[in-house]
Amino acid sequence: MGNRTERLLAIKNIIASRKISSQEELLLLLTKKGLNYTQATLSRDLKFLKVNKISDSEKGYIYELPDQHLINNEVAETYAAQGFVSIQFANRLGVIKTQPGYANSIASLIDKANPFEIVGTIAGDDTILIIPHDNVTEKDVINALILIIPELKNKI
Amino acid sequence: MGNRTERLLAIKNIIASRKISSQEELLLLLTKKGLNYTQATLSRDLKFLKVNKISDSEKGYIYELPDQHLINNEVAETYAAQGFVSIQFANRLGVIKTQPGYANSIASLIDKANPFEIVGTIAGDDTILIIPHDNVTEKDVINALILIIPELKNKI
DNA sequence: ACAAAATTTGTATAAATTTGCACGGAATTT
DNA sequence: AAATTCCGTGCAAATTTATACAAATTTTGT
Repeated sequence: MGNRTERLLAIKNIIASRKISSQEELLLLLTKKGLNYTQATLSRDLKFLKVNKISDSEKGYIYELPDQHLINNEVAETYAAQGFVSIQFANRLGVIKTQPGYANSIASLIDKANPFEIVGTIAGDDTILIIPHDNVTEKDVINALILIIPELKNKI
Repeated sequence: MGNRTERLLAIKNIIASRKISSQEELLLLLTKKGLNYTQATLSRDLKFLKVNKISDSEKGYIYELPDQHLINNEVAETYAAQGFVSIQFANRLGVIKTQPGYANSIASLIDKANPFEIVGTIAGDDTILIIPHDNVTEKDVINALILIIPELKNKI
Protein backbone atom coordinates (compact mmCIF):
# COMPACT_ATOMS: atom_id res chain seq x y z
CA MET A 1 0.00 0.00 0.00
CA GLY A 2 1.52 3.20 -1.20
CA ASN A 3 2.09 6.41 0.61
CA ARG A 4 -1.16 7.79 -0.54
CA THR A 5 -3.15 6.47 2.37
CA GLU A 6 -0.53 7.70 4.77
CA ARG A 7 -0.68 11.13 3.21
CA LEU A 8 -4.47 11.24 3.30
CA LEU A 9 -4.43 10.38 6.96
CA ALA A 10 -1.86 13.04 7.66
CA ILE A 11 -3.99 15.58 5.84
CA LYS A 12 -7.04 14.64 7.86
CA ASN A 13 -5.10 14.94 11.09
CA ILE A 14 -3.66 18.31 10.21
CA ILE A 15 -6.98 19.75 9.12
CA ALA A 16 -8.69 18.38 12.19
CA SER A 17 -6.14 19.90 14.52
CA ARG A 18 -5.48 23.34 13.11
CA LYS A 19 -6.88 26.04 10.93
CA ILE A 20 -5.45 25.68 7.45
CA SER A 21 -6.35 28.28 4.91
CA SER A 22 -4.44 27.29 1.80
CA GLN A 23 -2.96 24.30 0.11
CA GLU A 24 0.49 25.87 0.30
CA GLU A 25 0.16 26.02 4.05
CA LEU A 26 -0.87 22.40 4.22
CA LEU A 27 1.97 21.47 1.90
CA LEU A 28 4.50 23.02 4.23
CA LEU A 29 3.24 21.08 7.22
CA LEU A 30 3.31 17.83 5.30
CA THR A 31 6.85 18.52 4.20
CA LYS A 32 7.85 19.01 7.80
CA LYS A 33 6.49 15.54 8.47
CA GLY A 34 8.70 14.19 5.73
CA LEU A 35 5.88 13.86 3.23
CA ASN A 36 7.03 15.51 0.04
CA TYR A 37 4.40 16.17 -2.58
CA THR A 38 3.19 19.00 -4.72
CA GLN A 39 0.24 21.35 -4.48
CA ALA A 40 -1.45 19.58 -7.37
CA THR A 41 -1.58 16.40 -5.37
CA LEU A 42 -3.12 18.18 -2.41
CA SER A 43 -5.76 19.67 -4.62
CA ARG A 44 -6.73 16.16 -5.66
CA ASP A 45 -6.57 14.84 -2.12
CA LEU A 46 -8.79 17.53 -0.71
CA LYS A 47 -11.35 16.87 -3.36
CA PHE A 48 -11.14 13.15 -2.68
CA LEU A 49 -11.62 13.70 1.04
CA LYS A 50 -14.51 16.07 0.32
CA VAL A 51 -12.92 18.71 2.45
CA ASN A 52 -14.93 21.93 2.65
CA LYS A 53 -13.74 25.49 2.83
CA ILE A 54 -15.69 27.43 5.38
CA SER A 55 -15.75 30.97 6.64
CA ASP A 56 -13.66 31.64 9.71
CA SER A 57 -13.54 34.88 11.66
CA GLU A 58 -9.84 34.56 12.28
CA LYS A 59 -8.36 33.35 9.03
CA GLY A 60 -10.97 34.23 6.45
CA TYR A 61 -11.55 30.77 5.10
CA ILE A 62 -10.28 27.46 6.41
CA TYR A 63 -10.52 23.84 5.38
CA GLU A 64 -12.93 21.64 7.28
CA LEU A 65 -13.37 17.90 7.26
CA PRO A 66 -16.79 16.79 6.10
CA ASP A 67 -17.51 14.87 9.26
CA GLN A 68 -15.75 16.22 12.27
CA HIS A 69 -17.48 14.27 14.97
CA LEU A 70 -16.11 11.05 13.57
CA ILE A 71 -12.58 12.18 13.77
CA ASN A 72 -12.76 13.22 17.37
CA ASN A 73 -13.62 9.67 18.05
CA GLU A 74 -10.13 8.39 18.58
CA VAL A 75 -11.25 6.30 21.46
CA ALA A 76 -13.87 4.54 19.38
CA GLU A 77 -11.36 4.00 16.63
CA THR A 78 -8.83 2.44 18.90
CA TYR A 79 -11.49 0.25 20.40
CA ALA A 80 -12.65 -0.79 16.95
CA ALA A 81 -9.16 -1.53 15.74
CA GLN A 82 -8.55 -3.66 18.76
CA GLY A 83 -11.63 -5.79 18.10
CA PHE A 84 -10.83 -6.21 14.43
CA VAL A 85 -9.54 -9.64 13.47
CA SER A 86 -9.47 -9.95 9.70
CA ILE A 87 -11.10 -9.10 6.43
CA GLN A 88 -11.64 -11.31 3.43
CA PHE A 89 -13.56 -10.97 0.22
CA ALA A 90 -15.83 -13.48 -1.42
CA ASN A 91 -18.25 -12.98 -4.25
CA ARG A 92 -17.61 -9.25 -4.23
CA LEU A 93 -18.59 -9.02 -0.60
CA GLY A 94 -16.31 -8.20 2.28
CA VAL A 95 -16.40 -10.26 5.43
CA ILE A 96 -14.85 -8.79 8.53
CA LYS A 97 -14.25 -11.06 11.45
CA THR A 98 -14.11 -9.38 14.84
CA GLN A 99 -13.67 -10.50 18.38
CA PRO A 100 -16.97 -11.61 19.90
CA GLY A 101 -19.31 -8.69 20.56
CA TYR A 102 -17.33 -6.15 18.56
CA ALA A 103 -19.12 -6.42 15.24
CA ASN A 104 -21.87 -3.93 15.91
CA SER A 105 -19.74 -1.11 17.18
CA ILE A 106 -17.28 -1.45 14.34
CA ALA A 107 -20.06 -1.59 11.79
CA SER A 108 -21.71 1.50 13.20
CA LEU A 109 -18.43 3.35 12.93
CA ILE A 110 -18.31 2.42 9.27
CA ASP A 111 -21.93 3.35 8.71
CA LYS A 112 -21.42 6.71 10.32
CA ALA A 113 -18.49 7.51 8.08
CA ASN A 114 -20.60 6.51 5.14
CA PRO A 115 -17.80 6.16 2.55
CA PHE A 116 -19.15 5.89 -0.93
CA GLU A 117 -17.12 2.76 -1.55
CA ILE A 118 -19.41 0.91 0.83
CA VAL A 119 -23.13 0.66 0.20
CA GLY A 120 -23.91 -0.79 3.57
CA THR A 121 -23.00 -3.23 6.33
CA ILE A 122 -24.72 -6.01 8.22
CA ALA A 123 -23.33 -6.96 11.58
CA GLY A 124 -23.82 -10.06 13.66
CA ASP A 125 -21.89 -10.68 16.84
CA ASP A 126 -18.43 -11.34 15.49
CA THR A 127 -18.91 -10.90 11.77
CA ILE A 128 -19.61 -7.91 9.55
CA LEU A 129 -20.74 -8.21 6.00
CA ILE A 130 -19.57 -5.31 3.86
CA ILE A 131 -21.50 -4.59 0.69
CA PRO A 132 -19.24 -2.62 -1.62
CA HIS A 133 -20.43 -0.23 -4.24
CA ASP A 134 -20.32 -1.52 -7.80
CA ASN A 135 -17.18 -0.66 -9.69
CA VAL A 136 -15.15 -0.48 -6.54
CA THR A 137 -12.22 -2.77 -5.95
CA GLU A 138 -11.34 -4.69 -2.84
CA LYS A 139 -8.45 -2.39 -2.37
CA ASP A 140 -10.70 0.65 -2.53
CA VAL A 141 -12.81 -0.83 0.21
CA ILE A 142 -9.77 -1.54 2.32
CA ASN A 143 -8.45 1.95 1.84
CA ALA A 144 -11.80 3.38 2.83
CA LEU A 145 -11.76 1.29 5.97
CA ILE A 146 -8.27 2.46 6.82
CA LEU A 147 -9.36 6.05 6.45
CA ILE A 148 -12.11 5.39 8.95
CA ILE A 149 -10.01 3.36 11.34
CA PRO A 150 -6.35 4.23 10.77
CA GLU A 151 -5.09 1.64 13.22
CA LEU A 152 -6.34 -0.99 10.83
CA LYS A 153 -3.40 -0.27 8.62
CA ASN A 154 -1.19 -2.55 10.65
CA LYS A 155 -3.71 -5.35 10.87
CA ILE A 156 -4.54 -5.96 7.24
CA MET B 1 -26.79 52.29 -0.91
CA GLY B 2 -29.73 50.44 -2.25
CA ASN B 3 -28.10 48.36 -4.90
CA ARG B 4 -25.63 46.58 -2.73
CA THR B 5 -28.30 45.27 -0.43
CA GLU B 6 -30.36 44.21 -3.37
CA ARG B 7 -27.42 42.37 -4.84
CA LEU B 8 -26.57 40.64 -1.57
CA LEU B 9 -30.13 39.46 -1.23
CA ALA B 10 -30.16 38.23 -4.79
CA ILE B 11 -26.96 36.32 -4.15
CA LYS B 12 -28.41 34.69 -1.07
CA ASN B 13 -31.52 33.72 -2.91
CA ILE B 14 -29.65 32.27 -5.83
CA ILE B 15 -27.29 30.29 -3.64
CA ALA B 16 -30.15 29.04 -1.52
CA SER B 17 -32.11 27.86 -4.50
CA ARG B 18 -29.53 26.28 -6.76
CA LYS B 19 -26.14 24.72 -6.88
CA ILE B 20 -23.61 27.34 -7.88
CA SER B 21 -20.04 26.27 -8.32
CA SER B 22 -18.21 29.38 -9.44
CA GLN B 23 -18.40 33.12 -9.21
CA GLU B 24 -18.65 33.35 -12.98
CA GLU B 25 -21.76 31.23 -12.87
CA LEU B 26 -23.26 33.41 -10.19
CA LEU B 27 -22.31 36.50 -12.14
CA LEU B 28 -24.22 35.29 -15.15
CA LEU B 29 -27.38 34.71 -13.16
CA LEU B 30 -27.16 38.15 -11.60
CA THR B 31 -26.70 39.71 -14.99
CA LYS B 32 -29.85 38.00 -16.17
CA LYS B 33 -31.63 39.66 -13.28
CA GLY B 34 -30.36 43.01 -14.48
CA LEU B 35 -27.68 43.28 -11.83
CA ASN B 36 -24.44 44.15 -13.56
CA TYR B 37 -21.27 43.86 -11.54
CA THR B 38 -17.89 42.22 -11.85
CA GLN B 39 -16.59 38.99 -10.48
CA ALA B 40 -14.34 40.88 -8.06
CA THR B 41 -17.39 42.31 -6.38
CA LEU B 42 -18.86 38.88 -5.98
CA SER B 43 -15.71 37.65 -4.35
CA ARG B 44 -16.11 40.38 -1.76
CA ASP B 45 -19.81 39.73 -1.36
CA LEU B 46 -19.34 36.04 -0.76
CA LYS B 47 -16.75 36.74 1.86
CA PHE B 48 -19.06 39.27 3.46
CA LEU B 49 -21.91 36.80 3.52
CA LYS B 50 -19.56 34.13 4.90
CA VAL B 51 -20.62 31.79 2.15
CA ASN B 52 -18.88 28.41 2.30
CA LYS B 53 -17.76 26.18 -0.49
CA ILE B 54 -18.65 22.60 0.19
CA SER B 55 -18.20 19.28 -1.50
CA ASP B 56 -21.06 18.17 -3.70
CA SER B 57 -21.37 14.83 -5.42
CA GLU B 58 -22.90 16.37 -8.51
CA LYS B 59 -20.93 19.53 -9.16
CA GLY B 60 -17.70 19.00 -7.27
CA TYR B 61 -17.90 22.05 -5.04
CA ILE B 62 -20.81 24.42 -4.55
CA TYR B 63 -21.45 27.55 -2.54
CA GLU B 64 -23.51 27.20 0.59
CA LEU B 65 -25.02 29.76 2.91
CA PRO B 66 -23.52 29.69 6.38
CA ASP B 67 -26.84 29.18 8.15
CA GLN B 68 -27.36 25.91 6.44
CA HIS B 69 -23.98 24.76 7.54
CA LEU B 70 -24.69 25.39 11.19
CA ILE B 71 -28.23 24.19 11.20
CA ASN B 72 -28.14 20.56 10.33
CA ASN B 73 -30.85 20.57 12.92
CA GLU B 74 -34.08 20.14 11.07
CA VAL B 75 -35.71 19.13 14.27
CA ALA B 76 -34.99 22.52 15.78
CA GLU B 77 -36.47 24.18 12.74
CA THR B 78 -39.65 22.19 12.89
CA TYR B 79 -39.91 22.88 16.58
CA ALA B 80 -39.36 26.56 15.95
CA ALA B 81 -41.90 26.70 13.16
CA GLN B 82 -44.44 25.01 15.35
CA GLY B 83 -44.00 27.57 18.14
CA PHE B 84 -44.24 30.49 15.75
CA VAL B 85 -47.50 32.41 15.91
CA SER B 86 -47.17 35.65 13.95
CA ILE B 87 -44.96 38.50 12.90
CA GLN B 88 -45.82 42.18 12.69
CA PHE B 89 -43.84 45.30 12.09
CA ALA B 90 -44.06 48.60 13.91
CA ASN B 91 -41.70 51.50 13.80
CA ARG B 92 -39.27 49.54 11.64
CA LEU B 93 -39.07 46.80 14.22
CA GLY B 94 -40.36 43.28 13.85
CA VAL B 95 -42.38 41.68 16.60
CA ILE B 96 -42.73 37.93 16.55
CA LYS B 97 -45.33 36.37 18.76
CA THR B 98 -44.70 32.76 19.76
CA GLN B 99 -46.40 30.23 21.89
CA PRO B 100 -45.44 30.63 25.54
CA GLY B 101 -41.87 29.55 26.21
CA TYR B 102 -40.82 29.33 22.57
CA ALA B 103 -39.38 32.79 22.14
CA ASN B 104 -35.86 32.05 23.34
CA SER B 105 -35.25 28.97 21.26
CA ILE B 106 -36.55 30.61 18.10
CA ALA B 107 -34.53 33.74 18.73
CA SER B 108 -31.38 31.73 19.27
CA LEU B 109 -31.97 29.98 15.99
CA ILE B 110 -32.13 33.37 14.31
CA ASP B 111 -29.07 34.62 16.14
CA LYS B 112 -27.13 31.57 15.18
CA ALA B 113 -27.94 32.02 11.53
CA ASN B 114 -26.89 35.63 11.89
CA PRO B 115 -28.47 36.94 8.67
CA PHE B 116 -27.19 40.34 7.79
CA GLU B 117 -30.74 41.63 7.37
CA ILE B 118 -31.20 41.36 11.11
CA VAL B 119 -28.98 43.28 13.47
CA GLY B 120 -30.19 41.46 16.54
CA THR B 121 -33.06 40.00 18.53
CA ILE B 122 -34.43 40.32 22.04
CA ALA B 123 -36.55 37.50 23.35
CA GLY B 124 -38.97 37.38 26.24
CA ASP B 125 -41.15 34.39 26.93
CA ASP B 126 -43.61 34.62 24.05
CA THR B 127 -42.34 37.64 22.14
CA ILE B 128 -39.27 38.32 20.06
CA LEU B 129 -38.20 41.77 19.02
CA ILE B 130 -36.39 41.79 15.70
CA ILE B 131 -34.12 44.72 14.95
CA PRO B 132 -33.64 44.91 11.18
CA HIS B 133 -30.66 46.32 9.44
CA ASP B 134 -31.13 49.80 7.97
CA ASN B 135 -32.08 49.83 4.30
CA VAL B 136 -33.78 46.50 4.58
CA THR B 137 -37.47 46.12 3.95
CA GLU B 138 -39.98 44.17 5.96
CA LYS B 139 -40.13 41.75 3.14
CA ASP B 140 -36.37 41.27 3.24
CA VAL B 141 -36.60 40.41 6.90
CA ILE B 142 -39.35 37.95 6.27
CA ASN B 143 -37.38 36.35 3.49
CA ALA B 144 -34.37 36.04 5.76
CA LEU B 145 -36.53 34.37 8.38
CA ILE B 146 -37.89 31.95 5.84
CA LEU B 147 -34.37 31.09 4.81
CA ILE B 148 -33.65 30.21 8.41
CA ILE B 149 -36.90 28.43 9.12
CA PRO B 150 -38.38 27.25 5.81
CA GLU B 151 -41.54 25.95 7.44
CA LEU B 152 -42.40 29.53 8.27
CA LYS B 153 -43.32 30.08 4.68
CA ASN B 154 -46.77 28.65 5.25
CA LYS B 155 -47.41 30.57 8.43
CA ILE B 156 -46.70 34.13 7.35
C1' DA C 1 8.36 -13.01 -14.27
C1' DC C 2 6.65 -10.23 -18.08
C1' DA C 3 3.49 -7.45 -20.51
C1' DA C 4 -0.59 -4.83 -20.30
C1' DA C 5 -3.62 -2.04 -17.75
C1' DA C 6 -4.65 0.98 -14.22
C1' DT C 7 -3.35 4.31 -10.83
C1' DT C 8 -0.65 7.95 -8.86
C1' DT C 9 2.07 11.91 -9.28
C1' DG C 10 4.74 15.93 -11.15
C1' DT C 11 5.08 19.57 -14.53
C1' DA C 12 3.21 23.12 -16.73
C1' DT C 13 -0.54 25.76 -17.38
C1' DA C 14 -5.30 27.14 -17.14
C1' DA C 15 -9.00 28.57 -14.36
C1' DA C 16 -10.82 30.62 -10.33
C1' DT C 17 -10.45 33.72 -6.57
C1' DT C 18 -8.50 37.45 -3.88
C1' DT C 19 -6.40 41.87 -3.32
C1' DG C 20 -3.98 46.53 -4.02
C1' DC C 21 -4.95 50.67 -6.04
C1' DA C 22 -7.59 54.41 -7.54
C1' DC C 23 -11.65 56.74 -8.47
C1' DG C 24 -16.46 58.42 -7.69
C1' DG C 25 -20.14 59.36 -4.99
C1' DA C 26 -22.42 59.60 -0.36
C1' DA C 27 -22.13 60.93 4.27
C1' DT C 28 -19.93 63.70 7.88
C1' DT C 29 -17.32 67.48 9.70
C1' DT C 30 -15.88 72.04 10.06
C1' DA D 1 -20.63 74.74 1.00
C1' DA D 2 -16.16 73.28 1.04
C1' DA D 3 -13.23 69.95 2.87
C1' DT D 4 -12.67 65.47 4.67
C1' DT D 5 -13.67 60.78 5.38
C1' DC D 6 -15.82 56.55 4.24
C1' DC D 7 -17.62 53.03 1.32
C1' DG D 8 -18.43 50.47 -2.90
C1' DT D 9 -16.65 49.33 -7.15
C1' DG D 10 -13.87 48.28 -11.45
C1' DC D 11 -9.55 47.13 -13.20
C1' DA D 12 -5.46 44.65 -13.28
C1' DA D 13 -2.10 42.09 -10.85
C1' DA D 14 -1.18 38.54 -7.54
C1' DT D 15 -2.39 34.50 -5.42
C1' DT D 16 -4.62 30.17 -5.01
C1' DT D 17 -6.63 26.10 -6.87
C1' DA D 18 -7.71 22.79 -10.62
C1' DT D 19 -6.45 20.10 -14.62
C1' DA D 20 -4.37 18.16 -19.22
C1' DC D 21 -0.85 15.54 -20.26
C1' DA D 22 3.04 12.58 -19.73
C1' DA D 23 6.16 10.00 -16.87
C1' DA D 24 6.57 6.88 -13.13
C1' DT D 25 4.78 3.46 -10.25
C1' DT D 26 1.73 -0.19 -8.91
C1' DT D 27 -1.49 -3.80 -9.89
C1' DT D 28 -3.37 -7.47 -12.65
C1' DG D 29 -3.58 -11.25 -15.89
C1' DT D 30 -1.22 -14.83 -18.04
